[in-house]
Amino acid sequence: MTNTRTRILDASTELFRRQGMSGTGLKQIAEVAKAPFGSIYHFFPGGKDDLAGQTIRRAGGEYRDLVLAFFADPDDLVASVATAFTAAGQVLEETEYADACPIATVALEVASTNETLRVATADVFTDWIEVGTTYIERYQVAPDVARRLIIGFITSLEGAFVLARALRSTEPLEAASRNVQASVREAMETEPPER
Amino acid sequence: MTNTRTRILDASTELFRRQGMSGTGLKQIAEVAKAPFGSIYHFFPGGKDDLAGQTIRRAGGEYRDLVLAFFADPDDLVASVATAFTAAGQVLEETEYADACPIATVALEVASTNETLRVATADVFTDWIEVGTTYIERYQVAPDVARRLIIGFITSLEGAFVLARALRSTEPLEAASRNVQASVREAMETEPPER
DNA sequence: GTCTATACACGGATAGAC
DNA sequence: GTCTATCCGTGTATAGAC
Repeated sequence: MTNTRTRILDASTELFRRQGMSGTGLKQIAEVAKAPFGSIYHFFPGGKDDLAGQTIRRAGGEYRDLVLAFFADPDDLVASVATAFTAAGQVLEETEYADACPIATVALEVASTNETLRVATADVFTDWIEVGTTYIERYQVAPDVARRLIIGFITSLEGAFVLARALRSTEPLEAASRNVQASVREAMETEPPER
Repeated sequence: MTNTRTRILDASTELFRRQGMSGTGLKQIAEVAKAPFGSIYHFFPGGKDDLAGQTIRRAGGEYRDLVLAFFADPDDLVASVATAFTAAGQVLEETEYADACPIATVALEVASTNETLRVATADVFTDWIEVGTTYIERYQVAPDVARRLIIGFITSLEGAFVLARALRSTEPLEAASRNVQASVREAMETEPPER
């Protein structure tokens, strides 16, 4: 049995991912975590926002490792992209379209309502972009192009999750995958004119 | 002064877009709408879910018209895409990154928690895709390619909104725009091999 | 059709026994 | 450090006067 603090974070991560933050009560988190209600305030004295901030940062870090693992060996970037999207689709199908990005729902909820939590989500995305850029550079891509490609990859994945979860279909993931692949191919050949 | 029912829907649309559905109370909606609380149940007897369903469908229809207007004259598809993303970025900057897609936050919130509302969001996205496909076809694109391109466009836009709102930057919109443009260019030349 | 008052459950938060 | 009881505000929903 893991410790109480970890179980609470596991529970909040899962519930935030499926229901969002304002749709999830602290009592429900305690219940799912099999932890006494008071433990939440013992480990997270700042209450719900405190817990949410740590949930965002921890889940964000783990999800980054999960996704960027597909770019581990710098062989064929187009193939890496395709594999990443296919894997994401498989997870969605296996979890009845519940397990997509763990912070996207919360990110949209807090973007205009809670500045400290908005910054927490921004820090996560910034981290993904910065670390992701170094990964893409290893495929022999210039830094600014690598940055643009990883941002395009993340945005495509996030957007595809929105449509896929609503439609209960992996078709958006396939279309998004194609977009990113095309962008990579184009960048690999020669940079197209600025628009 | 518009009628009460319309003001209520206007208020719920704006609040859902910025705070999500579970983060918005009916009392707050009545307040913003300058409507008596009881009017909500007068016009939406099914309560919050009733109001949410109608909010999703109305806002979804309006936003479709707003976005697809950029594909009105079938000239240069790449240019149309670029203009659409640029315009979306301007709206974000003008509204302090609040006015993005009016249904995305709600879509993620209800995807795994409320089946009837999930279907409402799915109906909206399906409508965007179907109508959008007919728009893209007018650029001399085969139906299946047109469908893939409009899905790729919508997913890129939605994903870029997630990152842009969190980061308070339009950089994700630019990267997403490039992805879609590359995909369009590639489709216009000759179809690349299946992946 | 407009508006107020209120019932009842659930939300976050806290106190304090053990 | 664990766990329960409880406070108080807010949330949804309803009743009913006007």
